[in-house]
Amino acid sequence: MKSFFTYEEYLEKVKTGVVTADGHCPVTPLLLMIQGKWKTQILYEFCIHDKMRFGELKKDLPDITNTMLTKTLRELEDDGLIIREQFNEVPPHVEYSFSDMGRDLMPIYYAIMEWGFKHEKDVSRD
Amino acid sequence: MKSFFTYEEYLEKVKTGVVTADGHCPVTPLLLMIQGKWKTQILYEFCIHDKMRFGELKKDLPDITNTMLTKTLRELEDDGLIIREQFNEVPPHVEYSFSDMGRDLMPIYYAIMEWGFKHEKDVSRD
DNA sequence: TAACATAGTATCATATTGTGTACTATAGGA
DNA sequence: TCCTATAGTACACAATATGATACTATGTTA
Repeated sequence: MKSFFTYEEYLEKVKTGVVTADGHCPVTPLLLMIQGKWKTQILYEFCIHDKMRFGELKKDLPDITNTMLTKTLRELEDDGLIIREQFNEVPPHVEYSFSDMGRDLMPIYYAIMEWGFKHEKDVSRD
Repeated sequence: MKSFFTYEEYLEKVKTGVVTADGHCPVTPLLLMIQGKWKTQILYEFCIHDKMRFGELKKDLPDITNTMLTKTLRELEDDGLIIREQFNEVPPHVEYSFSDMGRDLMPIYYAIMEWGFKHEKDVSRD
């Protein structure tokens, strides 16, 4: 993955006001998208599996309700992170998968995992 | 930053059940820590500034209330991401800064920024 | 004595999220 | 005709997160 800016360049832009914390922040939009009880768990499923059906997701996340699974999938779709494909066969079914934009989240998950493994011992939450 | 596992190794562990999505997930604990309206905005401040006082944070985040600033700082402190140092001078003041664990979030922010810059045009949220 | 600067608390109200339960729609097969 | 499998929807309620407003505590300086 090629970066458009180095981190140092980015900080320079912040200091000089070209990128402001309250203006076009490159961090906030995504963090809004992945906010919510089930968002990251569902996205994580797409890191592991290529395509997932509604029922498969329910099986992997046994505690999620229909309501929340539907709502979360719709939001992820509206934000452009996943794609919904409907197959009008018998019985009809639906397949969800990462969009290109969603797949680009994987380096972020990877960075989070590195952090997670490094600080496993120090973390009180689970 | 050196990684303990490659992403491929990690996926292998998931497949073989050594790391399970519902067991010790290396992603979820952190995502719980940075969940909430103000968390990432405050952590972002510590990416840019070494030490911050209560009042300085309030000035940079004009819309945050005392209640939420206090609550969020306490949670970040309890989770071990930031450190609170109290100075009993006149007038007494307090300095907040990243812990080592908190500073290690910067590569994650960097990964998110890369995503943000790459998909700036495709993102409807702001 | 009262005002200033620091960093908060306390209390209640509102807004946002999440849950539980029951229900819908489709078409083929027993 | 009713059961199966798919993938949901509808609606009321509960829980959690956030906001608004006013107040506290400390020692120094005017």
